[in-house]
Amino acid sequence: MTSTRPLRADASRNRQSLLAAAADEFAERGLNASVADIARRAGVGKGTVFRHFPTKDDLLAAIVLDRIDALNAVGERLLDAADPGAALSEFLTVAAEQRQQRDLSFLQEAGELNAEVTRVRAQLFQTVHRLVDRAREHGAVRADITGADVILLMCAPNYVTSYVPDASPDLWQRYLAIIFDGLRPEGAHPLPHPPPMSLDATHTPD
Amino acid sequence: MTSTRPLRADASRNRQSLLAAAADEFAERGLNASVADIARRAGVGKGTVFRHFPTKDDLLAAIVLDRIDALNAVGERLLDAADPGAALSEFLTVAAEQRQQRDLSFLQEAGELNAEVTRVRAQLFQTVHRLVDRAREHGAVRADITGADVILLMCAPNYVTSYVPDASPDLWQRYLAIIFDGLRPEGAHPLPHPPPMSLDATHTPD
DNA sequence: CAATAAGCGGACCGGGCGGTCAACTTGCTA
DNA sequence: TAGCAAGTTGACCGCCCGGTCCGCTTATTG
Repeated sequence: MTSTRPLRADASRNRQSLLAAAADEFAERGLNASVADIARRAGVGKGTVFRHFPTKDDLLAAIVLDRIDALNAVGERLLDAADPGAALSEFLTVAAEQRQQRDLSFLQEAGELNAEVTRVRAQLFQTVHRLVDRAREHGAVRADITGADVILLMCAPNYVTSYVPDASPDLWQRYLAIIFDGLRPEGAHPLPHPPPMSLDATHTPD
Repeated sequence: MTSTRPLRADASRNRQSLLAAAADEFAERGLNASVADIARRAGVGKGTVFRHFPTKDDLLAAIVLDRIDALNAVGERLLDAADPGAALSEFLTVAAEQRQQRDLSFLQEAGELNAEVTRVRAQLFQTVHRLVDRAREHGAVRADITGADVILLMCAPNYVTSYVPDASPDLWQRYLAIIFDGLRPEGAHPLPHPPPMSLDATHTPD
């Protein structure tokens, strides 16, 4: 299947420009970024976009896939770190930094994009679960916190700062710190509601 | 000015249906809800929508205005509460409940809508500032937290739970509790970044 | 009840969008 | 270097959306 004959030189160049241009355009204008603008920004014709990505959603999926993969790599590396608490903290920091330079938060709004995306996303969730489990066992986060909690809270710092008009690009650090303090065992109050189940099996019939 | 001759009976009825229908439609489909759909839902013609609200944005502004006013009323009432910490907590609870039943979070994305909205929003921000100041003086929240911090974090619980597919409608309580724990003095770690300036003078030249 | 202005509705317009296609250009290979 | 498949392009299509407009309906009022 998918007997991938290697891409022609100019074609693969165009594909790269396209991905870069699309990532920028989406980051600046959200889901409403138009395919025509992306094409212009990449310096190609609109038809070329659709040759590489049959649908606007497929283009989005390709970008998201890269992003998730990169973050997952970081997470897996941190699984071997000496201090599990610091590891979790660094993971969240890297995640926030990544989102800061190019905000693709709306990606979540885009519902399910692609089987590949769901797969790789489930992988990332697994990694986070492991990071959190280790941190919990080590006493770095409170006992009643789950991986799902961290997955959900992960994006909050960027979300929150996105409403500050001329925010310092590092403002997210402040809110990550506050939220992380909320995850710590010291001074924790009992939680009024159980955590959601694991987020993996979620979305899309198949 | 605006010598408002009283609205005709049917007209004011339509205006109400319109506001309700629009609030629902916006909550379900976000900013992309179409005026035609709103009109259909309200049982009126599209032209009627534009008679009452010259622009789609004006309609949105009217809804947002109601919402903010209601929340502000709650906040002001809580300024006299005996326990400032509990008052702040309750304010955040009411705010989250309000957003839970009809999520108008995107309202923020809508940038500035209206001079009236900015005015009333600034009022709400003032109220929050006062609530936070009282709570801080009372030792219910840590010393390095400002009103702006709380305003920004206020919406996070709803935001966060919106990504859980079949979430319990009360799941936000869990994340509000976690974040609130992060705001408490006990076990607080120093914050790596100063707070943003007050959010009031923000947006729109005038 | 008649006169009138306020309100209503939906066909219509212009614009922007995602996606298609057929004519054209270009990198690869023998 | 010749031939061709792979790749490119922008005009074009159908659709949907916000907003306009004008002929019609109806609440109000004396």
